Amino acid sequence: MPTLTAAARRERERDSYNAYLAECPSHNLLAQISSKWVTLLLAALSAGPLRYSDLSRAIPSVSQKMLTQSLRTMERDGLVVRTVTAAVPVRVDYELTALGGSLVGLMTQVKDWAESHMDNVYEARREYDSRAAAEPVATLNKRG
Amino acid sequence: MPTLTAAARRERERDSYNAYLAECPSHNLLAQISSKWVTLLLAALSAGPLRYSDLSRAIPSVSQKMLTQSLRTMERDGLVVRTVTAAVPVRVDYELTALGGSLVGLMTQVKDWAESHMDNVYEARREYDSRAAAEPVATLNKRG
DNA sequence: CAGCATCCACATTGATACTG
DNA sequence: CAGTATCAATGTGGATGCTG
Repeated sequence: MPTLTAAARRERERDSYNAYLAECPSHNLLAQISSKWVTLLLAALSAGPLRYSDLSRAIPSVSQKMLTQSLRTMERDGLVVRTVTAAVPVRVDYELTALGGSLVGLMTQVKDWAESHMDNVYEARREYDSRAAAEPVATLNKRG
Repeated sequence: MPTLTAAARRERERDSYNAYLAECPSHNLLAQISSKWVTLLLAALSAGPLRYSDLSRAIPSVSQKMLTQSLRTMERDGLVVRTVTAAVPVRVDYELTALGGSLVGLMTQVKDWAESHMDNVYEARREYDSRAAAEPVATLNKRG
């Protein structure tokens, strides 16, 4: 019976590891800010509050669905505040919280790192790709 | 004919914006490190070189597919080096490069931020959720 | 204006089976 | 041991149409 047990044990290991991952704060944060739209929204709002339509115009590539959805999660996570002004056409403003502001600060760090190291990455890619193209025979891969 | 033109213009705006985004270094990097597996692999390798099977055991939740795939991209981007030792059962080691090491450093920054601010996020969520639960009538949402 | 609901296309990932 | 190849499930995001 050990055959089955081994598989079962692996599965349990995975589950617990996944559970652990789900709780990891830094991992959560990373997932959070790494969303394309969250990043862009934080950047757009860093200059000051904006209306829904302003954001829509500031980031032309976002669909209302993702715009709304992203703003909701950000609001829920305390990164932005949503202010509704009851008028004839309703007016909704979004503004960074202090927490959101500090996240922008972190993203700036990331940005700086990226800009100072991206050359290395690009060159590494070029090298890797040229090596791959010049590959002797190898195990008969795609390009065969 | 302006009706069509407006839509077309929006589309073009999006395309160019998307093209811009695709080139943005910090955005690329963010996408890179925010991959679940890349993060975990960097962390696992930060202590020193490991073999393929070691990594597999260190991160029980990863499938060979994603393990290999992630390692390949990381290798291509110059974050790790792959060393094959021709023996009877082949031996392959993975090791962080200097570039990979500095990325680990960045991730540490992110981790620190996350750990020091995650409480705020969690509390914001609790508040938001309780407010949502106490919602007066609203526009007849899910929980209706 | 600001948003929600629905349907759908596509990319990402996981499970499985096989190989040098 | 260290992968490759393939298929199926899943989720994420986009387009569209409608509302207060």
